[in-house]
Amino acid sequence: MAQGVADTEMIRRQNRQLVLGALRRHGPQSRSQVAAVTGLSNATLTSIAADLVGDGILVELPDTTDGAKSRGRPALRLTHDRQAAHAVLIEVDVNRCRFSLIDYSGILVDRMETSVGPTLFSQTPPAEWFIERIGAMLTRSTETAGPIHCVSISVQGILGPEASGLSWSPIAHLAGHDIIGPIHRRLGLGAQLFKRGRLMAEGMRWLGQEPPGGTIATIHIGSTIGMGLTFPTDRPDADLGTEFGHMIHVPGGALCRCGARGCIEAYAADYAILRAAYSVPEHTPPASAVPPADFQQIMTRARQGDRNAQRAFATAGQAIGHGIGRLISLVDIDRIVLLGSGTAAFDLLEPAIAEGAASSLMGRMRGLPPISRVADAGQPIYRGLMMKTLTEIDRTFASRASAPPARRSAE
Amino acid sequence: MAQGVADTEMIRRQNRQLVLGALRRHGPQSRSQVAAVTGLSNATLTSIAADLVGDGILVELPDTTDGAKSRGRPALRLTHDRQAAHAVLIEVDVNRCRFSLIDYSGILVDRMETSVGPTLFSQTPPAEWFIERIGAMLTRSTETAGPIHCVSISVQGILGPEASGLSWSPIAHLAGHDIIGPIHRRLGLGAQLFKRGRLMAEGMRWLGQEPPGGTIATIHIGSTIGMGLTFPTDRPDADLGTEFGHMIHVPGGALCRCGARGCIEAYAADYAILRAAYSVPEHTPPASAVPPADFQQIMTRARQGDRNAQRAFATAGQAIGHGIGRLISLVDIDRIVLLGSGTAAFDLLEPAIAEGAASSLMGRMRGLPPISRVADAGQPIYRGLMMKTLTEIDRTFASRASAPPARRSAE
DNA sequence: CGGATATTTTTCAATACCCGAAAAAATAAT
DNA sequence: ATTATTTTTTCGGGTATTGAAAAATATCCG
Repeated sequence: MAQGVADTEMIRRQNRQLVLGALRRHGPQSRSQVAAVTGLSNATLTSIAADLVGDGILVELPDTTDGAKSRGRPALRLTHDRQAAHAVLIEVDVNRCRFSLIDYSGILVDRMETSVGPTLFSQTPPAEWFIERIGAMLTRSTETAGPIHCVSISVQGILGPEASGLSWSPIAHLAGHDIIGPIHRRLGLGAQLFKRGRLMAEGMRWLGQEPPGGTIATIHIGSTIGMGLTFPTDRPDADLGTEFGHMIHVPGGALCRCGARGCIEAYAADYAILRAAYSVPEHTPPASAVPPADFQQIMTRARQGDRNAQRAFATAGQAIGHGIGRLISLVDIDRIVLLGSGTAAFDLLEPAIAEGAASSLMGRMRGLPPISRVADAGQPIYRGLMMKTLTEIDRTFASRASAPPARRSAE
Repeated sequence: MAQGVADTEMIRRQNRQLVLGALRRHGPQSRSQVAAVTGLSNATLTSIAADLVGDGILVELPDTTDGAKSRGRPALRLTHDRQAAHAVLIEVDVNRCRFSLIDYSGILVDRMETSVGPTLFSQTPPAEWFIERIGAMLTRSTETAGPIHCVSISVQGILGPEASGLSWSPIAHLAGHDIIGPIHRRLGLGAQLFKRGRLMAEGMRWLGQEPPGGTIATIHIGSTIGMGLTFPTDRPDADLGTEFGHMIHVPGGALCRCGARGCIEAYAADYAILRAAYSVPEHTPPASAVPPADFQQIMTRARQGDRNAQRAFATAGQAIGHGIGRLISLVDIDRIVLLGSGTAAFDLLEPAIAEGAASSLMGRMRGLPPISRVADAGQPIYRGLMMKTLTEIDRTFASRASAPPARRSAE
């Protein structure tokens, strides 16, 4: 309840953010349009826009091109000033790492991609390696890029205290190092770790035309199992949807890559399905990576009637279904989005998912939330990382007290 | 992000609520004290307090008794005007129902308690029965009570659409009826259903001296298993911590009162422990109620070394432990509070709880959150219901535009 | 008993913000 | 060139918060 004192400054901050948010969601717009979308008055928009342009946060687009010429004073569309800030996005994955340099409007300025071996981070501490690559990228695109505002890193695993590193990660040797600290000290940049699952969920909000209402669970099925939640209203989300894939499905059950037994992942990740399909004992250490072709083959076999393969998918589906059942026993979910390579096998998984989810009281009473699928998992992750970063910058800019408009010294 | 337009009215609303909240939390205080606690200036407090007193929401306490006489102008303590509003609180339980009439300061004005038989709500629809009892209570305490503001009802089960009724409940025949609608139509009162588990959690925040920070999970162990969450910052909480007790522990496992198989409750509720201790097959329909003496006896036997009894508690502890493990895989929990009759057996449950929780990755990496116990579950529920209701009324009053202070018509 | 001291409240002037309405600006249509 | 139309700005009014000063109201102490 104790939100803190509200004063006139907070009004402006909130309304500035409203304006920046409207432009993020609906693209460049005239002052009138923004006023209509946000509910602010035109007068207020004149004032806020003047501030934001004066502060170098927004610019007026020179082209009046919003299609057909209409009567009346032409609308001057506002948009984010690309030079106002830049950010480095880092997506760390099990086998590759991608660095993206974006400007304040979200346009990609530069990109570097490297494969990540299992020994990389045991030789070089991750922060050092990141710093070096960031440095390389910044020097090579020094002309285009203005000031760098922050570094955002997509990771998998369990965040450590202060979210300055990871206490566990499926990415070899990534855990156990302070990542944020060195970047902050050596580069003087703010940095933040984001859990991949949550970014997927965030990304889904932005990939639809309009962020849909309701609470959405985004579940990634692939070489790992991840989950993220988005809520209809933005909320401090540092504490939700953390490790769905490593929720215990069967106590003492199949061996997971994380070392625990009976995780959902140990039944539903690609390696688990492969293991089950070939009747390898479930306590066998998981394969480190599953070639897509192998997974494809299992799917084909299952569809052709191979019982072992079918059973493997059914088991995976049950694990996911029970996981969903447990999830909806704790959180009211309105919609589920599945993504990742495993969604290619949705037809094989679905019956068991439905059955598993329906076995719990909540599943029976409320029913399984509608499930939709998205093929490419990479896009939501990048989009989520980008939008989280940009809206965070927006928030910073919204709070920044606008410099007084340098009144003429006359009089 | 789109919070809505902020204007000067919102400032006042928020600050009014800040003031009302400070008085709720820290009791009657002088304007200066409230200013210090909230961070508002004294000048603002003069203004806001004048409004609230003028609106009949706050009153100045006549007694200046805050202990030792001190120098200076005596502090006039503000407090909620008891007559500003009243509310009816209803706590429905499996075997009893309690009606409480409270005033705006939270003082109990009247109370009625009735036992609830298993056939009651099959004969009279719950809303009708509530309306009748509410009417009876209001007529009998007509003099003391001012206007009734709302009716708040504590229930167990799964809320239906619009939260106007229950789609499932352990209380016989309570589910399937519209409860809110009739109360609203017939009594002209706003009414709201609250899940008991969530009220417990809310109540715990108010029973400590200071609402402690962090995310707290409150787990009730008794004839049912319930859970609620409270977060460091207030948030729209209609979607969290819903049916922990009916999360599936073992697929296809022990028969639960809800009809499903393998719920946590089917292993950890009193009936489940009894069933297990007497080696009754776990698919046997649960006893409808467990006399406290019987449960006591099982505990005694377990402590004396009875293997069956010990195993029953160990199984219960495992179920709870795995439930906690699954919970912390989805939500970052800082503290766990256990309450209910089952906490008397904490010594018997604890090892298995710890073991169960530690079997998941998150449990191993983050460790089991510290667990504290509270003996009486009734108190947190009542307190939670009361405070939820009163703060809701506060919110209403905070928004209510204060009538202009009736300036003298002179001049 | 009266002045000094201390503490709480109120008053006052300054500042910031939003909004509606009117005015200004800028263009197409006639 | 004039009119119609649409966007943007300007202006006056209303409300909030705040710090500082003033007022109010006690106790303390010689």
